[in-house]
Amino acid sequence: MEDFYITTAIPYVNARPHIGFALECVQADVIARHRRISGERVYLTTGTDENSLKNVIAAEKAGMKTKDFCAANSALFRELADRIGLSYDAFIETASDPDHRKVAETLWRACSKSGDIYMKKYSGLYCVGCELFYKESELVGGLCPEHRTKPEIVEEENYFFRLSKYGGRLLEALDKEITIIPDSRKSEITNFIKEGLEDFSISRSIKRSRGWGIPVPGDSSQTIYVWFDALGAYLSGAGLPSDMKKFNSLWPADMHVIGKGVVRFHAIYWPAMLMSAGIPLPKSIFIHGYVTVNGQKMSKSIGNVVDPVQMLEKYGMDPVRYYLTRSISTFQDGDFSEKAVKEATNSELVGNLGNFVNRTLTFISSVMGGSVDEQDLGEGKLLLDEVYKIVDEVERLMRQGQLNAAILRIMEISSLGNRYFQDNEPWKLAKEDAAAAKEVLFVCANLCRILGILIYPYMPETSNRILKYIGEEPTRLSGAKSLKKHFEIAAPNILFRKIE
RNA sequence: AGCGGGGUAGGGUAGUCUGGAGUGCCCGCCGGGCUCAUAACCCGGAGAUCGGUGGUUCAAAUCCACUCCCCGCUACCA
Repeated sequence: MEDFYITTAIPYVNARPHIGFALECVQADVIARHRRISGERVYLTTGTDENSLKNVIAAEKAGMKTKDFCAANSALFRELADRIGLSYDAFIETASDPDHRKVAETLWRACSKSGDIYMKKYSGLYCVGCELFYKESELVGGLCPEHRTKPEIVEEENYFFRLSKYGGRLLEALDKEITIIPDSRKSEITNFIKEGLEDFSISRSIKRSRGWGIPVPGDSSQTIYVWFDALGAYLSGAGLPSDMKKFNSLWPADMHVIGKGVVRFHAIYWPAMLMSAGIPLPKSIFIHGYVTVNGQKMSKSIGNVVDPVQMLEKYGMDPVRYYLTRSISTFQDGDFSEKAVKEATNSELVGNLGNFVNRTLTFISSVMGGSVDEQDLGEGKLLLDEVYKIVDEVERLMRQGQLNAAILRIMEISSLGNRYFQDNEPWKLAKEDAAAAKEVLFVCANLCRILGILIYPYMPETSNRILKYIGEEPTRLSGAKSLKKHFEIAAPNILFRKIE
């Protein structure tokens, strides 16, 4: 059996999770579940990024110890992952996971051994009040945005990673080893590399990091820069270093699912670090867009931050998962609004999918005596052939990561079913031509079964319910194109409730 | 400023690489049908100078040039 190792990014925990991470969870999970029902052995890692100075500051503001603050917020991310149905196998909290700390140290030592880590003086604009370095672009009128004071130029010695050495090898790797999904992002990355890479700082003084984070091996006056340690979570999630058997079967990762804002770290820094450490490179990087809210960028100052857990409570897991994959384009930015969630749920889940399944199963249970058997197929055969083509098309789209296009195609099956049901009027046939009515319902029951299988990655709860109603065994994608010959059906409950 | 992405009916998208009647999908709107089904489903319709200008071509949403608007990244910041 083939292993498929997939990761989400690990968000940092200075605030509550927002709808953007929910999108990432759903996308990664749809891919993971699709692979699972394709017969692959899937392993999914997620977690939280905690060793950041920003967390120290946020904790201070909240009047908490950094450690407690991270643990509390991390629990919120875990809650979101659970509630949205993310089927993860490992959840790495970078501040408290002992394996993770070892991985960060190992990675450091390996890069150091390759001669890629060296000390360099760095000078920057430092605000004494914040105890932070600022970039010129972050200042407001040349002043610290927080304290309204002029920052001073301060010099500090840090460790640097010799990124400049890896430009050529990175370009080669992006050409041969690492698939960037979607393809359009690849040119963005290669252009950046071609412009020339500079070495980057991978440590902070203890003073600047306020003692939070993982100490540099062999130099307790410095802390490992958060990115250098965070990316290692993909390794620790796979079992490094405590379970090498697992690690060797999982690594290299098959796919990192990330947001467009962190492309550089994943597509440039990370592969370079791995090359330096002599570790194989991830096979693909899947890059999604950002979620806007009512057309606006999410921001605390606008006050439009959407709490995904609240949305899940209000609308349910599957409708939220459906909306995030159906209405938000997979690779571009997309908009979230409750109005749109409501419309998509009512017209597509209730009106199209839910209604088709319901009218079919209800009809079989109330008019056909609760069962239907294989029939000689006339026109129904044509419909099934058309649907089988869609099944193939969906599989092709899923393999390409076109999650949005695939769910649209899946929903077409339900539309076709509704039209077929309507055109053939089995409620009339039942009185005039029992065999013809049986054929129609036999076809529709099989369409329900195909739908139940195909929607599994997107809406696992609904999928399980449909398959249970029709007495189908656990989901296997390979069974989607064969007919189930006999159905025993009890009166079903409706799949989706209308949102008023 | 540089690099990248986007601008297609009221909203959202596909189509652009490999030009060929504005062709499709989802929602919304208007009209009709049907009644098995959650006022659901089915059919029909209105609605677009395909951001703008200029060019190549028998033919441009699609190719080329210029231009306007939106978004992201620009490195020690997740």
